[in-house]
Amino acid sequence: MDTTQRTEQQRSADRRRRELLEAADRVVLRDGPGASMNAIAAEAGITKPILYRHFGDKGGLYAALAKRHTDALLDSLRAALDAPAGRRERVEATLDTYLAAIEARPQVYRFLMHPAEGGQSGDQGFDVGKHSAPLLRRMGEELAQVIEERLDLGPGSQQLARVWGHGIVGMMHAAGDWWLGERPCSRAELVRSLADLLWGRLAAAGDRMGGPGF
Amino acid sequence: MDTTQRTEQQRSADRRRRELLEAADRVVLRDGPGASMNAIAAEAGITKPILYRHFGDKGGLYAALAKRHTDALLDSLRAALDAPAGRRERVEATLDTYLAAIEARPQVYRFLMHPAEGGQSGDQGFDVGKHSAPLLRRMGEELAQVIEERLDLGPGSQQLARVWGHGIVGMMHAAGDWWLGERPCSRAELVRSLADLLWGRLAAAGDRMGGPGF
DNA sequence: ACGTGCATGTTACTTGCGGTAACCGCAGTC
DNA sequence: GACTGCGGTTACCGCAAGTAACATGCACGT
Repeated sequence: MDTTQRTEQQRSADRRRRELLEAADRVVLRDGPGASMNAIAAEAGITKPILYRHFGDKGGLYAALAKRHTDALLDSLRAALDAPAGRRERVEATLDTYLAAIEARPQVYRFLMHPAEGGQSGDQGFDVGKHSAPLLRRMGEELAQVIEERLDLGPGSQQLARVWGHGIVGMMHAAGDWWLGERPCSRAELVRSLADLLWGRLAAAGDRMGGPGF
Repeated sequence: MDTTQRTEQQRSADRRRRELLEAADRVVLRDGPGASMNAIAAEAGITKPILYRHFGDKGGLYAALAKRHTDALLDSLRAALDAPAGRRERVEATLDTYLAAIEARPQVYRFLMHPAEGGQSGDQGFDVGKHSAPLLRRMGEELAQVIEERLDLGPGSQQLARVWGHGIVGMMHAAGDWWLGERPCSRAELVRSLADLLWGRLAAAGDRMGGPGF
């Protein structure tokens, strides 16, 4: 009785929460990050305090919102990363999956990469680390795990894998961000260029003038 | 007369501007980004409207502030990049210079990486590209230029160099950000790991289990 | 049947920010 | 001595985050 009651209410609350999140999604995707709580509440057909009851503060709402998209993106990345294929193919597939995602829905991308939005309240003490978007951190950690369990890197492999995980993710992110803004080439070309970089072409390339002494 | 007067006033204005910038610097380094204009004005011993007269709006002030630090960092990076040494040494020196800088003054780093702060006004139309911090873009472009004029990359070298420039900068940034937050290893180890990544160790590493078929 | 919780929703407020308008006082000039 | 330009101020506007206090409806115990 008591339990069924509780679950019933919980269910209703969860449904409501999901509805609110979808409304928030629509607004954020339309108005960009920095959409006001009032606007979101209006889109959901209610008023501000309800949002605050459900999500605590704006950060909470945004975190919940980001989690949905982040989880979805990470799922597709995992699929590409785990495909039964050679290493180079898997790397290219993963890069392409990420780039296709940010290309298809740039507003979502922009929202996810935003560190903390306004952040004027509660930002005290400015945690100097962890300034990056949570998405980047999570992608880095997941990639690190895959690298470490798939590759034989000798001693210190765990630390190396983590450095590489975050490094590669950062490379992908920065290149993707730049590419999305300037569109200097096709997605396939970008994927190929990045894979080439990871495959050591930087070290293998010849000097343009004189010997390596200069 | 008129000109000397003008220059006199200009000089005074420039000196004032520099003083204001230094005060702003102190506040931002103390309170983190999101420091209020009121606080900055108070630190400078004046009031808000003067700041607005000098810098237009908060974005202007922050841009001026960021430019100083960005220029300084880019100068030292250029020095490391242009040192008379082998390619690997130059890469390691550059990585180390960047990491040393963010390690020495993490607050400056955090400030510089902040895309647009509040950005609630004038952020309309959300430019989907160019979301990155200007510092990252500038570093990427500079590195691209160095790569392109130093390395022989065959056809399409310019585009390849730009992709690599932004990609490498992103790698450095993300790894540095993560490292700064968790401090999982020494700076030298991090530099070495990243250089190894760029030198193709990812491609060269052996599989951990079974053949490449799985 | 009837009050009692309790979740849901509202209006109306406070605080603090970015940004601006309008006013002050003091140099120098004619 | 009135006039103008410049550094400076107070006092305000608009707006967004967040909160307090009040209303409403629906299931329950007795």
